[in-house]
Amino acid sequence: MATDSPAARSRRERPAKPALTRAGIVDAALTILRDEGLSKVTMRRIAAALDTGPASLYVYVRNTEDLHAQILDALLGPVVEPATGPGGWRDRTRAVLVAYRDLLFGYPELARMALSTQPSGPHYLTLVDTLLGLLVEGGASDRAAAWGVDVLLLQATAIAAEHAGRHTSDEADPDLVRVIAHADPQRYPQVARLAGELTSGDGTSRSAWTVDVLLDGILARPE
Amino acid sequence: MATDSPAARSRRERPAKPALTRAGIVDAALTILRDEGLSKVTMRRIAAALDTGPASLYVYVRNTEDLHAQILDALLGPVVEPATGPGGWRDRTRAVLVAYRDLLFGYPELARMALSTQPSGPHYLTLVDTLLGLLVEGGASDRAAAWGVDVLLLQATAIAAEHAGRHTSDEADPDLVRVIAHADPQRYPQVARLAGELTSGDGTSRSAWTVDVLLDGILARPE
DNA sequence: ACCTGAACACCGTTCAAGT
DNA sequence: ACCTGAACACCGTTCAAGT
Repeated sequence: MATDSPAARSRRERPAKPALTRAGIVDAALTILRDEGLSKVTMRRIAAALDTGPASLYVYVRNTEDLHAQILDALLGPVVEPATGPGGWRDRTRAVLVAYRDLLFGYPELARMALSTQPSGPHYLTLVDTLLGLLVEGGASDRAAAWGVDVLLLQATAIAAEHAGRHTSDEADPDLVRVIAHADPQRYPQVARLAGELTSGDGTSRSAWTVDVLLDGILARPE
Repeated sequence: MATDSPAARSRRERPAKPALTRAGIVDAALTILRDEGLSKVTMRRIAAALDTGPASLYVYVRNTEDLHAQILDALLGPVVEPATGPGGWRDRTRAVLVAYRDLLFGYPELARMALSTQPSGPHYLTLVDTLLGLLVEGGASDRAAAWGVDVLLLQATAIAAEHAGRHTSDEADPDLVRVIAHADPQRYPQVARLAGELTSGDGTSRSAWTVDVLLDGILARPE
């Protein structure tokens, strides 16, 4: 029996073929991101998932950078939720930054992208607005709050970006640990002496240490 | 006259054909980096410059990541020079960090790379050793010096990485400035109120501000 | 051991031609 | 206006075959 039209067959095999819209494209991209990582979120791969050719996407998306920016902002929604939770401004600030960092840890390749493409979507603006409010509540000057939010977000993004290619563990890079452990005490006296401290601590305690360094420094700035 | 062997002709046309060694490959890569940017530093492009095929490079270089790490360390040599200059520890620390940041500003794509591939070459170790010495001289605890060096270098690297794709100017991203200027005061009250501060300052003054925030924070950490 | 041609399995983007 | 096939100009890496 050859009564099936190609369209009917396609409908049965892909019952939920997403619409070819900007939102549909971002949705398809998010699915591929979750399943296969950012390196597979390519124009050609998305087009294949949407059952079309790569050229079709350019009606809705300017280029790959534009697409990646859309993806990040779509994921950024829940990050500000801890800001309305319990605790003082400092605890809530820490919680928002941890949520942001944890999101990027889940998609470390997005963190690298966020460094090269300045985010400016609605969810990102909400995140900036929330952190500004928290720093001002904590007593920061307007300038310290404005510049400080930048530094705090950059630090969190960079830490996540660092873990993009590497090990999934929370420990220090084993390659670096080896190099530090074998550093020549003549050439690198401080590295040799402080080898233990240099590789001490897990990601969580170092992150917490860094956030406290930054918050104290920001609040201490004179107007 | 067809007395020229291909080898003789090639010798005349490319009198300084670099040797096919690890160092020769890195040299060729550095030339392409300076002239055409990191995106053109590809296995195929380097192979062409060395008058061979891409497969030949794999005798000396494990993969692209390995090659990029070699390139960065080769550039890192002069960065520590300000450490032996005049001034107190804080001035010299600032000068080393500025030299490191300026190098990466010149090759911002290398900064992005340094985030995904932890550097561990001899010049990088010298840089770490130097900064450790300076922080200890400034009175930091062993732990604060060790963890602090990491944060200082990460911050400088991230700032440089941010400027990779974007504008070459020292000002804020014009796209972001526009978005902030038009932010809805109902949805984003803090962003609207602090729009001026958010986009104030050039890269240099923000960097200096950030380094001071970090140095003060690092020195203030309890043991 | 070192070097290479050719192939494999991909990319982003453009554009003329269709609907 | 939207969509597409086909092409252009590339990638990294592998591998069998040569020297």
